[in-house]
Amino acid sequence: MGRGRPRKTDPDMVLEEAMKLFWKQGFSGTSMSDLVAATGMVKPGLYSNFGDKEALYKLALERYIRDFGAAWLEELIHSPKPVSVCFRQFLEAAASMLVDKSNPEGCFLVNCLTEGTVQPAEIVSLSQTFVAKRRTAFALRFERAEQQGDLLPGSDTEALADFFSGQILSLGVLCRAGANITVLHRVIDVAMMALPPIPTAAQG
Amino acid sequence: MGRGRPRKTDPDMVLEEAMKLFWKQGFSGTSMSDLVAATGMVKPGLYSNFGDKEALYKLALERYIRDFGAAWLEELIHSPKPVSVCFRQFLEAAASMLVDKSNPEGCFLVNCLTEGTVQPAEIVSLSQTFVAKRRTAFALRFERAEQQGDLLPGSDTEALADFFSGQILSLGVLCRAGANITVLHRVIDVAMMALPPIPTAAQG
DNA sequence: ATGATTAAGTACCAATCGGTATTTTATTTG
DNA sequence: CAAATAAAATACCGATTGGTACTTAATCAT
Repeated sequence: MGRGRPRKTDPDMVLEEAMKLFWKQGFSGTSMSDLVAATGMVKPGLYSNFGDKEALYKLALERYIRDFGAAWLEELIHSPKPVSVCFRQFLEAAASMLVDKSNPEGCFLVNCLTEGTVQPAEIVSLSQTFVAKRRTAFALRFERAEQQGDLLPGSDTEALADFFSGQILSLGVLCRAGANITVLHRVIDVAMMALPPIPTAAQG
Repeated sequence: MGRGRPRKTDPDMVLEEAMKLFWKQGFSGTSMSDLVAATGMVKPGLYSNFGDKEALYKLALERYIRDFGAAWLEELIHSPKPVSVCFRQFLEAAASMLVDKSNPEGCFLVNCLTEGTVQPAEIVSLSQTFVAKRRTAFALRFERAEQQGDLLPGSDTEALADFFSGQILSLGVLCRAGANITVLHRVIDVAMMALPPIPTAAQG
């Protein structure tokens, strides 16, 4: 296939490893030398394949959002299940991913949001944009639920969207605070009180 | 008073400024030169007054916990007000602090938890310890409420403690995600559904 | 005034930072 | 086999990192 010297390392694997390292250590906490050691790709290789450190970080975050965020969102939006079931499953899927030992602890997106003014501004706005997009998707789902009689009458769909947006972010922090899956499940149980069952047609 | 050359800068003020810079930029994102520029204290002065960078960071975090965490906790624990009022006030006090423009955006504690494995291990455990202590205080408060008939019978006090522990952490992340005080208030409104009003003596 | 004391200020250290120019090595094509 | 190609590998760049030795300046006690 390719004409020159064959690659020692697959760039896709390199990006995967880079993502995990940034996820674990943050932007300013991860040096190019760290990335060389973790990926097995030599430094000029990283630059020729991905650009500079900032570009690589951005690619890593985009990959994270694609792999761990966007897919579930599609399902939540279009699922015919009751809205309370949808959100419970959404939160529980997030929880089990966050404590999965094959990934770094916590949520890369949360880390990006909290790392501070040092990291590239584009990263912060990329993170904020995704959080906002997810929140909007939540709001649309709640509006649909309201129209379908799947939500307690008088519910504030915007407030619910904000709440669940915060709820999923909180799981990522709790995880780094030392919470295990049991704790996360308890948190989700309480959070679901925000979506109480619909009273059926008046009784007695 | 002191015998030698008078200080140019009050070490307490220096620590205050250092805290705000670490709060804004994180540990690995803040260099000693940044600290010199922000505090006005010359570099050898920082070392002789506070020790190395790690020691200064630890002092900054302890100060943050003392000033922005521990005091409110005492009040929540001993307040005679209804438990739902206590927690609403607690969350709202946190929210207004988090968006206060005279402080860096977000929560220093959350930032410490999410910065990653690069920062000193002692900092992570210090943060985790405080979060655990706060959670325990919440649990005790809920137990007291239960004994006083101030909580819905059958409530899981441990789960409620975990939930509110996560809730206050989520405010810090939401803040960095771009949420304003209005959004935070909406989140709190929904979160308070976890503490529904106690039904008074059976009617009809 | 003269030491003693204490902090400010300057200059510097080796190590590491992000980033690049250049050379070497392995492959495909002719 | 030789030219062309493309990636690996080495070596290096100036700047910045955390940290320190040393000098200068300003105060108090004698």
